[in-house]
This record gives sequence, structure tokens and C-alpha cells, in this order.
Amino acid sequence: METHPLLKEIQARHEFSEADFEKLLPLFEERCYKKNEMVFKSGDVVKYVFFILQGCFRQFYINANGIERTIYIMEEGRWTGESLSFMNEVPANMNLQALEDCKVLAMTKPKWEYAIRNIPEYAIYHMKNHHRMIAWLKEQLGAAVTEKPDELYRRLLKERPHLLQRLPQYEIAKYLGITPETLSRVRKRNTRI
Amino acid sequence: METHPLLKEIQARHEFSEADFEKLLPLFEERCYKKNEMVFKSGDVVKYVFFILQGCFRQFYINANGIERTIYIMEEGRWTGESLSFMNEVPANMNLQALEDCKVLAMTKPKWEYAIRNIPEYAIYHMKNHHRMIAWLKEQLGAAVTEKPDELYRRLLKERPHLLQRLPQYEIAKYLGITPETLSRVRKRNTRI
DNA sequence: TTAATTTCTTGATTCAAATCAATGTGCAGG
DNA sequence: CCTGCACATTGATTTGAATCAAGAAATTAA
Repeated sequence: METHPLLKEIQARHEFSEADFEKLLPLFEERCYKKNEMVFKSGDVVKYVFFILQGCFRQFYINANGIERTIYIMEEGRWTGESLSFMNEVPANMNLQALEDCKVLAMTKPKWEYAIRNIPEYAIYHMKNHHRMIAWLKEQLGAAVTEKPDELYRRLLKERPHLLQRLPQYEIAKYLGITPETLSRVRKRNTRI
Repeated sequence: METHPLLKEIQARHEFSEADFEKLLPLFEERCYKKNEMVFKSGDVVKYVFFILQGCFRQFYINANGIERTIYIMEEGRWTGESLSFMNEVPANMNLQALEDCKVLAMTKPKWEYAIRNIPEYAIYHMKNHHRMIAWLKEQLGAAVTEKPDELYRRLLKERPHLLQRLPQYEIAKYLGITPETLSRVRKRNTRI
């Protein structure tokens, strides 16, 4: 008997019983997105919180001049969504796109509120996740501006090497905030054969 | 009778009773920091969460090459700290410094846990705050890389014009991620007389 | 298989901000 | 008042990534 990927993720971060998990799991519905499909766009009110079962998404920001920047790339076994928009029912300022054919578990707001109220350990896990997200975003923000392309690339190579196999270069470039040409040169400079 | 600045901040974001506030307030202790004093450094375990009564702090990141970047500047009426370090008792990867003589309300972890468990509305407010913080950080990250210095400056001028009066130029420059020289030129270009 | 399209690499050029360097300004202390 | 220091401005130069422009490789379709 295999552990469900969602239970696996939760238990990796927080003490969580199978009994609680049996209350939690039925609150989700399964959804699929095709490669390149937009899950939501800036201006939409986000209706779900998502746990990724299969595939890979990118969340990106478009500034006033139409320049876009990928904020993060999330793979199976992680959460995605837009918590402020979801929680307060306000327009999102981010865009979420499937980079592959994807399968997710999606939970609506009423069910999420039910979970928060009735599964205290889920609420705590949820809060812990937010602390991690905030710390990670702050670090990303610091790194994005202080580090040169070569350093950003080596950081990615160290932390998430499989992404470089999984995604085309231009997606990596958008994530690192550089042009594909620059990434190509960076790779050349940083390749040990 | 004046509303306490902390109650004011909480009520601006969430329905919160005076009765709850009377349970909350005694959990804090008052602390002072002198101008330029470090509250915590990267590597420290952060012992408090802070609400700013007076003054102004910057939180900054130092990368592997010793280059620093100010992530945010917080003024009176706002929270600051490092939630992941505080919560999990792990080393912080950020630095917090007073930019002026400051007075804060500080809460230790045991008291914070007491508050979360015993004042449910505080827990909800806290969660809401995190959603806002995450959305704000994502937007900052998007803006930091896609926008040019002139755009970053005009954004700051629009959103927090008083900061430009309050702080020296070199602190603003570190916050925008540009050199003081560039900021000086940007200001010249963008000043209507 | 070839053809067509997409993605990646490489080179030449441009451009914007960092850096380097000097000067100017305003304030604090003697 | 002048002196000294911190901060800000301005100009000259360098630098590194973006942009522009071909090609080469890889993938997909025919």
C-alpha cells in the first residue's frame, strides 16, 4: 500500500494522522490542464487551491510594459495557487500556466474553510507552509537582484538540477530573469565535460 | 480615548474585538533599538515577532559575495521579524536593522503560541497577513526584475512618497537595487519643478 | 526519408547602469 | 566662524547583458 503523495507532502512538514487525511482528501476534486493552458490570469478571482499530482506549472507576473517574469515553477508534490485572491475573493495579480499536461487536486474555498475549521492540524500545516513560502520568496528577491546570471544558474543547477532537463531553455531563462541567449552563454561557461 | 496603534492595524484588516485585544496586548513587551542597531543577523534564531510603535526598520539579504539588498522597509504600525526562524527555531537568512531610534512591541514564541491557540481571531488575522505578505513579495519579485530604475523609482514615489523624505538616498538606492549615483540621475530625470 | 518548424547557439553591436573619480553641499563640532 | 565629515551630484569610462542577426541542431510532421 502506497502513501498518497499529498499525505507524503504533509507528513514531511508536520505531524499528521491518517484519520485526519481521510477527512481531508474527499474535499478535493481532480482536475486536468493541458500543456500551455492557463489556469488563471491576472485579474481573475482564483477559485481553487491546487495540489499538483502530475506535471509542472509556472506562475508569472506581467508588468505595466507587458514584460513577463516567471516567479516560480512548481512540480508534482507541491501546492500552487494564489492565496490572497483565493482567500479574499479579490483579483489575482499573477498568472498560472501549465508547462506540461497536468493533473491536480483542487479545493474550493468553502471546503478549504471547512478543513481549516475542522482539521486543526491542517490549519497548522498550512501556516507552516506560508512561513516557508515567505522565507523562500524573500531569499529569491534578494538573490534575483544581487546575483549575476552565472550565479543564478549555478544556484538552480545545485538546487533543482532536474528542472534543467525537464524544461526548455527559454522557460529556464524566463525563470532566471535573463534572455535565452544569455542563458546559452552562461551554460557554455559553466559546463564541465 | 485613543485607539492603540496595534488594535488599529488589526481592525483595519480583520474584525477584532476590544476584549480579544485586552487578552493580546499583555503578551507583548516593549523594546527599544537605537539607530543602526541590528535586531538580528543572518544565522541568528529570531526570538520575537515585532510590531513597530515608532521608527523604521530595513530587512536585508546578503548574498554569497557579500552584496546586500534591502528586501523591505517597515515603518510604525506594521509588523516585522522572520516568521520561519521564529516559528521553527531555525537560523534566519535575513538581517534586520533599525534605520532610526525605534520602539517596538515584541512577543516571544511561547506567548505567540498561546495567542494563536486562545485568540482564534488573532490566528485568522495572522493568516490573512501572511497571504498579503506572500502576494506583496511575489509582486516585488516580478517588479524588481522586469522594471527599469526609473519605473521602480516612480512606483516608490507613488506608493510610499514619504519614504523619500524620511530616509537618506543611499538607503532608498539599496531598497530599489540600484547605486546611489543611478538614483541621483533617476531623480533628476523624474523631477517636475 | 525529407521538409518544416521550433529551439538553441554564436557572433556583432548597442545600450544602460556600474564603477571610477572628482566636485559640490550641508550639517555638526570645535 | 571655520573645519571636517557624510552625503549627494555630476562627468568619464568600463562592463556586461540585451538586442539584433544569422545559422545550426533538434524535434515534429509529412
